[in-house]
Amino acid sequence: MDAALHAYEKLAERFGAQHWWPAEGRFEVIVGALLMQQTTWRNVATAIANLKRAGLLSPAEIANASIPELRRHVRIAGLYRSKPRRLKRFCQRLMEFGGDLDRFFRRDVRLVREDLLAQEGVGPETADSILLYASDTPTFLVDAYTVRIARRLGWIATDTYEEVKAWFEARLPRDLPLYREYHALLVAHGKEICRPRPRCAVCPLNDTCAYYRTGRP
DNA sequence: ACCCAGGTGGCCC
DNA sequence: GGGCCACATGGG
Repeated sequence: MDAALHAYEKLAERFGAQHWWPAEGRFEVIVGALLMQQTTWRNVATAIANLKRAGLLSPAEIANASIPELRRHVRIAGLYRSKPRRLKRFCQRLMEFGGDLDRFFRRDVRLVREDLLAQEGVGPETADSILLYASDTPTFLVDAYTVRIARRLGWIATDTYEEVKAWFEARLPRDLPLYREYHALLVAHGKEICRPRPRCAVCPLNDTCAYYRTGRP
C-alpha cells in the first residue's frame, strides 16, 4: 500500500473522526476560511458568531456592510486591517453571481480556483479549503503541517505548495471524504505527530518515518 | 516577556 | 522563483 494512504489509516485509527469544519453551511465555511489565517479556530468561531448575531452572515449583508462595522465583529480574529476588507471584497465578488454559491461554484473547477486565487487574501491554501469544504471538490489541501510532516517522513524534499499537493493527489484515491479527513487529521494532531525524539517514539507514523529509522531529518 | 496560530502579499534579489 | 517580513489578536 502506498505510504500516504497507509499513514492516513494509521492516523484515522489512532485519532478517529475529526468532525472538521462542521460549519452551518457553505457560506460560513468561506467566511471561516478567510478569517482563519494566522489565528485560532476559537477566535474565528467567535468572529462568526459576532457576524451572525449582527445579522451579517450572508454575501449580500457583508458586501453592503461598512469596513468599520465588519471590523468590530471580526477584530478578535486578528489582522483587522486586512481581513474585513478581504471579507467584503470577496462577498462583492459573490454578489456578481447574485450571492448564489451554487452559481459561483457551478463553473469549471479550474476556473473557480483561478477566481478564488484572484481575490485578495486568498492564496492556494484558502482557495483549496473553500473548494474542499464549501464546494465538495476533491482537491488535496496542503498546509504548514502537511509540508512539515511529509518532509519529516521522507516523502518529499520540496516545500512548494503545488508540488506537495500533486504528490498527495498522485498517490491517493480521488475521494472527497478522504481528502477532507486527511487534512483534518494532519492539522488537528500536527503537534503530536512527527515531533523530535523522544516524543516521536509514540508517533503513530513512526513505522514509515525516515527520521525515526535513521535518527536524522 | 516572549512565541505561536489551519497564510498572504509586498518587496528584494 | 525563492527568501524575508509585516500583519494583529488571544492564549500558552
